[in-house]
Amino acid sequence: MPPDISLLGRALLGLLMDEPLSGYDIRGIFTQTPLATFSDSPGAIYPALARLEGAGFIRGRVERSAGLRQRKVFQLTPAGRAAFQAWLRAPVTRDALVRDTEELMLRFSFMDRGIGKDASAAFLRALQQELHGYLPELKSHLEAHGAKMPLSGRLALESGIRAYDAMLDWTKDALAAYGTRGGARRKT
Amino acid sequence: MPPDISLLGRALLGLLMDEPLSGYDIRGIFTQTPLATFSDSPGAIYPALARLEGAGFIRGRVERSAGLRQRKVFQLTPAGRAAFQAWLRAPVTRDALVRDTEELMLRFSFMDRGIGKDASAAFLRALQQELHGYLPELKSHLEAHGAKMPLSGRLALESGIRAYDAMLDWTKDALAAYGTRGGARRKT
DNA sequence: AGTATCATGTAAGAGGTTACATGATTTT
DNA sequence: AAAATCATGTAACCTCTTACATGATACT
Repeated sequence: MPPDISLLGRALLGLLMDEPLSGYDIRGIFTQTPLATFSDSPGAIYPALARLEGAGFIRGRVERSAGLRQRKVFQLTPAGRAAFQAWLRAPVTRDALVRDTEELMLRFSFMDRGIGKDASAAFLRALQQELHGYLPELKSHLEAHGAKMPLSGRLALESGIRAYDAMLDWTKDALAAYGTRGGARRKT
Repeated sequence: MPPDISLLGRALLGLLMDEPLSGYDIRGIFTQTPLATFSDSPGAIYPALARLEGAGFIRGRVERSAGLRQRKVFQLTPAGRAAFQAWLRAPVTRDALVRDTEELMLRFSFMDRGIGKDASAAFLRALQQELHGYLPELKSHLEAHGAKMPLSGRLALESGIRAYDAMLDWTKDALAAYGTRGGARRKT
């Protein structure tokens, strides 16, 4: 069974948490903001909206008010909000860290609004932990095999390591931004 | 027209530049090395190999020598090598930087072997240039809209910026590793 | 004889890509 | 009247995912 909502679908739900939007609005967001990692092609967005509506996660209604052509504006249903929040609460896995960093960051970006700051801070701590597990593996792979790799291969691996290192640094500063509070253990 | 070879297909060609490999070998590489960003599922790898063979980029022959079951070992054809090198030589675009950093890094990782160190250094300079164009845009977006974004959204954007910053730093060190030589302009 | 390992493949389904089609309204 | 902009959608195609099927050899 594939995940019942694609990453694009998640992004749409996240955007709709803030405010009702039409497909055209969303295309605009995908062309004009750093969410440009998503394609603004109508062939992706409109079918994705239709799927989410079919699943009962969003509901669209046609608007005629403004002078132009009819817009179909979508808003989140309670079921959609629940599904979105469940996704936000999913654990941080090694697999996601290796294969889908983008998913992790997308989740985090919606987290404050979706499930609150304590959950965001908890996510950052979980991410830190996974990084502490994965980074040494990458580094020891580099040490073990770096010498026999071609220069560009070794450098590419180093670039990956640096990216994860930068992410680890970022989690520290990000946690600081949430303050020390937020569900951490505190013995004694 | 979609690109006639998928990213997985490119990775396969890159691996086959070094040495002939079977599908099973490749699965092993994808499970045991940092190339784990690729799925080790046979449902992806075997059809991809078959497509590459159908296009004339690789040629497989069945090996019986070793005791076990027959292995089908693939090696690059001249056409495959040419197509792979053409990919390596493609320009560094903003679009790839925003949407497919992984493609850029995969390309770079094979570049020394594929088209030589001077081309690798030229790639790094081109990447630097794109980063110099893109990073200020990201940063000014953060300055312009950061204040009204939720904390986790702003932090997620900062994480993206830091990742690109780390990449820019990396290009400098990587270029240094190639020495100052390598096709750079040199007036006077 | 049974199980683990080596090894290759196929089938169904989902979601993206590119390209095309279309329609209403405002501006020139 | 033509062109630009706003706005929604469909069709063909491709590749990946998950799950299943299978077969040969080595080890116990």
